[in-house]
Amino acid sequence: MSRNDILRAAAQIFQEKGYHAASMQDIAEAVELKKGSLYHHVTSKQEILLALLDEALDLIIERLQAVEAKDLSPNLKLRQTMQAYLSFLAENRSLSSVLILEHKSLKPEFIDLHIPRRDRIEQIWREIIEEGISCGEFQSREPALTAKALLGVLNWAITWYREDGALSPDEIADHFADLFIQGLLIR
Amino acid sequence: MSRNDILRAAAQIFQEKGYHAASMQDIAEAVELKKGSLYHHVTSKQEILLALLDEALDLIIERLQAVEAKDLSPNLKLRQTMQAYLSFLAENRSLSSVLILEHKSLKPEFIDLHIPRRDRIEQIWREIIEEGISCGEFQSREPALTAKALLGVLNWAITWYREDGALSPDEIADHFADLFIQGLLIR
DNA sequence: CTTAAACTACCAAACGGTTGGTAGGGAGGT
DNA sequence: ACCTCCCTACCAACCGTTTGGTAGTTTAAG
Repeated sequence: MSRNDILRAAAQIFQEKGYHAASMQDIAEAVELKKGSLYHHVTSKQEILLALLDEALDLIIERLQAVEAKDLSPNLKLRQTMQAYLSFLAENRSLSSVLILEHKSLKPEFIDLHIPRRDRIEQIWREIIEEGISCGEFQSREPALTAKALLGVLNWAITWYREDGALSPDEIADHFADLFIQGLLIR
Repeated sequence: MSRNDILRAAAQIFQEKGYHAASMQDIAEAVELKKGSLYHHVTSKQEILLALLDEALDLIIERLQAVEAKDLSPNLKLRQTMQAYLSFLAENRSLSSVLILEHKSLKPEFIDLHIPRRDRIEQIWREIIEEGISCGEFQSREPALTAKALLGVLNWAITWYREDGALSPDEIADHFADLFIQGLLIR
C-alpha cells in the first residue's frame, strides 16, 4: 500500500460522492486499510484534496503547453489543444472531476496556493485565441470571454462523457473545434 | 418565518458550501431559528434539495419555452434563448447553482423524479438547433453534441460570472451567440 | 534489532433527525 | 368579559451515528 494508491482511491471516491460526502472511512475501505492507518501515509483529508488538485494541474498544464509550443496554424493549434484537453479528461476521469468540480472544497488557507496555477490554464486558452487573432485568422472582440466559453464546453463534458458512448474523445473534440471555428451558420 | 424563507436560505448556503458541507444548523442560523424548528416546516434536508431543484427546473423550462414558442428565425431564436437562459442564471444565482452543481447530491430514490425533467432542457436546445438545420440556416452533423456544447458554455458561466463584472448577462450571451453562430474564423 | 506499516481502540465534535413541551394568538361559545 | 380549545411556531434536549483525527501496540520484513 502506497500513498499513491490512497490518492488514486480518494480521487475516485471524491468523484463519485463529492469531497464532503466522502469519508476517510470510505477511502480506507477502498484500499483495504483501517481508517486510522490512512494517517500513516497522509496527514489530513484536506491534504489529499490538495495533492490531487496539484497533480491534476501539473499533468494538464504540461499537456497543454506541449501543444502550445508546436509551430501550428491557429486553427490547428486550437483543434489539437482541445483534443489534448479532452483526451486528458477521458483518460483521467476521476482526477479531472476533482480538479473541475471539487476545488471549491479547499479550505481558504489552501486556496491561494491553488487558484493562481489554475488561472494559468485559462491564460493558455486566451493566448491561443489571441495568437489566432493577431495572425488575422480569428476574430473575437473578447478573447477572455471566448476562452471561458472553450473551458465551459470542455469542462462540462466531464459531467456527461461516458466511455461507452458513440464518440471518442477525439471525435468529440473535433466536433467542438468545428463548432468554435466555423460556427453553426452555413457559408 | 415561512417555508419559502427556509428554501431561499438553504439555496444560498448550498451554493456557498455545497449540499453536503451545509448543515441543517447552518440553515437554521440563517433564518434565525433553532435546528429542530426547521422540521416544523420541512421534513428532511433531502426534501429541501428536491424542492429547490424542482423549483429551478420549473422556472427555467418556463422561460425557455416562452422563447421557443415565438416565431423567430433560427438565428434569433438561438440568440434570445441563450439570453433568457443566462439572464435567469444571473437573476437566480443560488437557485441555479444548486440546479447545475448540486443535483448529484440527490439520493437515488429521488433521482428518477428529477432526471427526466432535467433532460427536457437539453431537448429544448436540441430542438432549436435541429429547427435551424431543417430551415437550411444551420449546419451540424451532431445536433445532440452541439446542444451539450451550448449547455456547457452557459452552465459553466455560473462558476465565474460576477454581478460586478464588466459585461451584463445579455452582453455575455450575445458574445456566446456570435461565437456559436459565426465561429471564430474570419469570413 | 530496527523500522515501516499496519492494527486496535479511542476521542471530542458534529451530524441529521426526533421528541416533548410551551408561548401566544385566534375562534367560538356562554 | 371570560373561559376553553386548538393551532401555529418555536425551542431545548437528546438520540444514535459518523466524522476527522490521535495514541499506543503489534506485525513482518530486512
